[in-house]
Amino acid sequence: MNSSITIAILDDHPVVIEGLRKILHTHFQLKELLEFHTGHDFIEYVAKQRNTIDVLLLDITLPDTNGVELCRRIKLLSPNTKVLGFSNHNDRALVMQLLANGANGYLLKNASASEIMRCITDAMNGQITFSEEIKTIISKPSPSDLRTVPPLTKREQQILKMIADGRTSNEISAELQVSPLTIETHRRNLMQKFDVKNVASLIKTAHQLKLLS
Amino acid sequence: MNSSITIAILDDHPVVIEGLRKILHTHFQLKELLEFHTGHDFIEYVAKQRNTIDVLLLDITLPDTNGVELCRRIKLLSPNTKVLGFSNHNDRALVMQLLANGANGYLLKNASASEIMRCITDAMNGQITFSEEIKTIISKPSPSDLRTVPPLTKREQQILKMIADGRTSNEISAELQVSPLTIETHRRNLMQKFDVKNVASLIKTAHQLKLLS
DNA sequence: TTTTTTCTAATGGTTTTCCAGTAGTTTTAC
DNA sequence: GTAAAACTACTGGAAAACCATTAGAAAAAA
Repeated sequence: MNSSITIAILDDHPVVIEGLRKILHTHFQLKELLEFHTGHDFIEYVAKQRNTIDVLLLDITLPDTNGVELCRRIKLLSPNTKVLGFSNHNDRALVMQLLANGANGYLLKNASASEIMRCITDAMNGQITFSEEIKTIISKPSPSDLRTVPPLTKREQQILKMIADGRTSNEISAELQVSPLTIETHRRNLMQKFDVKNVASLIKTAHQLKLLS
Repeated sequence: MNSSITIAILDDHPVVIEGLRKILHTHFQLKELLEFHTGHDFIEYVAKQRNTIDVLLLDITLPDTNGVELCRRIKLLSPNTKVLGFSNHNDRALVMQLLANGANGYLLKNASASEIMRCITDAMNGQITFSEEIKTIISKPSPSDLRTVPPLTKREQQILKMIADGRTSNEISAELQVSPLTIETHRRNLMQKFDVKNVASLIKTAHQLKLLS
């Protein structure tokens, strides 16, 4: 199918690595299949051996690094390496961010073997490529996409957590020894920052942005 | 190591299944290795073939079902099957919920091959078992853990999502073509089931139990 | 030290949620 | 075909959230 290529996997899940190894070996003629478990390991390797890897399957949630930032650094060091995000998050904003940082595509971990093969081939041909489920997600533009994560003050973070715990403004004000009106103001400021119109979506959004446990 | 056993995998990630297959086949003497991709498929099978599966590796986030509720139903149908949660979520509450609903243990997907083997062996021996990372998480106790997951009706799930999207009862009622009062009732029933007293904690709890995206 | 940000607080009103209980109709399960 | 569950809808009232705007004091950053 292809001339011999070099693929790298960066993932901290032994099961996933094992599964990918099987799939890649049976469907591609591999020159080499490299495995890394931490962002640090990979950066170290690629800093020495630049542009030797054709395709990288990059897990986004790694123990030591944030995948988006990692992607940016990888592309700086080794621009010819095609980087494919490979993760469970079907979050439009995340995909966009990754692309903005140089990624060549994005696959969900529930992708089938044939999808994985197709994406790798696409990437080798210089295309930006996605697994099926991601295609549908990114095709419908959502308004609240380019919303940067609003920086919250400490007080706001504190109150956000208390709201999420189901406490009312009055209860919170009693606990923090301030006026209920103050809490109301914080609450409204929070909703403004997140561009939502009630607590329900406030809590949901905060959760999605990993601001709550 | 063991006498011949039957293991089932319920997961919608081809890569994970492939990886598990490899690991399990090389380390266990398997009578059979069954694979399922949806909760529905598995329930259908286990309703006919009860207690024939020794160990089930159960992914918690499946396309069609919520894993905790699924676990409960599986244990009702086939109590001798050891159910091991197998997921990415290192959330204490989720693990507790799963145990409260009959699970025999919980593994993170980043578990090593040896950890997976140990957990399966433990479970076969009747022990409750966890992968290393989970052990540390569950060792620090937190209150309000052992609530059983309330089974939600389809309508309730639908309305829960709409509430989380920030829609008011009036907006929801308009969209679903029912009386606002009906939505209020659903809303109250939801809060009762989750034992919370306002939407903020409703959404938070639902999120923790993986009932929302 | 000056400027900016954060935290605090208020007015005054509208909308929505929250609470408790009841009950008819429709759908699902045995 | 009957029983159970789910969905629907109501009354009526209290509590809380939501809206828009302004502004002084404290803390942090320039």
